[in-house]
Amino acid sequence: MSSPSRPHIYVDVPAFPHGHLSPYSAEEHLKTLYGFPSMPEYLSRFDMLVSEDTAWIMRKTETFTSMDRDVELRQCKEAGQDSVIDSTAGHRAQCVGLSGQTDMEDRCLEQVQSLVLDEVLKDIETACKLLNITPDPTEWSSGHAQKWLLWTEHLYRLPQVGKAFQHLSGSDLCVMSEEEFRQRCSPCGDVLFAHLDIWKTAAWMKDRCSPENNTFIGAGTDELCAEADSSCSGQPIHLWQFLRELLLKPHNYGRSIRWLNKEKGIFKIEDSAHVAKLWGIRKNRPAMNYDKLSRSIRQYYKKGIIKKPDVSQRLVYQFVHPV
DNA sequence: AATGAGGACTTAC
DNA sequence: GTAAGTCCTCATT
Repeated sequence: MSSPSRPHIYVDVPAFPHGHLSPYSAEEHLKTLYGFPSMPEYLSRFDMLVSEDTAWIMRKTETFTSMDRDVELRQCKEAGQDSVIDSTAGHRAQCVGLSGQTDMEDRCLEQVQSLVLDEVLKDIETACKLLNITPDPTEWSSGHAQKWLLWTEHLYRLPQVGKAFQHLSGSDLCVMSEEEFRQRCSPCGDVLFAHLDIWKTAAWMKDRCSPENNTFIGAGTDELCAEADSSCSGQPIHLWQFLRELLLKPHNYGRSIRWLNKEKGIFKIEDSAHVAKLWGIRKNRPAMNYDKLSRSIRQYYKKGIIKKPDVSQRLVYQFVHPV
């Protein structure tokens, strides 16, 4: 169970598992998270889709942020919600007296939540492809767990602490409390815990959506399950595929590599050392660097997969066959 | 000092 | 055999 000292935004996924609270931490905590995907960050992806709802839920989450978790949970219970969507329940508790609008607002909230969950699952799916691991952390070997730790600490530019968790399997990590994470790694244990919490939750969702017990799945969840279910099968990946996957997720990897012209397939490696490090983690090559990675890219010239753009620029390459 | 082009050899699958 | 990884030289930015 999470420590109450970490405030949470209740953007959670419908009915959280084993008492999990939303993995999304509150604003003040986010300041220390170096790119940890915040609720506003996820929401900003839906601005075009649901701008009004987004504006509304943004205000709501700000309110929740400032609320004490225990108070909110108490309010939930008083409002007669127990195994509930926390934020909705909290919202209900807050909106006593506004019952006329509540149902509609709840639907908006659930809609946005489901979009957020969708994004989370897509992010995990991508990470699985990039890392060559399964979505369910409990299935990870110590090697997989180590890979995930390394990846996470590089991606979010955390202090390097992988060694603190050496020889632990995924299930070992999953049974550890936030406090144990902190003890093993004082600077960022709670951040790692929060990230793992997202994965645990997603895996739990997937399990919950399995065909045998799909009776109480609400509408809209089906596609989310499909997302979670889609195989993150671990096959050898080519460097150019790896780069493409990174480019598909500007939100997560845009600081390292981004499109200059997506239509023409022109991209720029913004942080060569970082991209090389990520590639090295994927391939289990700790000594990988940009020198070697770029040599591999150059091999693509002859194969007609990647070339230098017509106007050659440093760290800029072009896919010969943009999709 | 970092990046870029390629040769030559090795390694992993 | 293929796709990279490693190492290296020399050129360019």
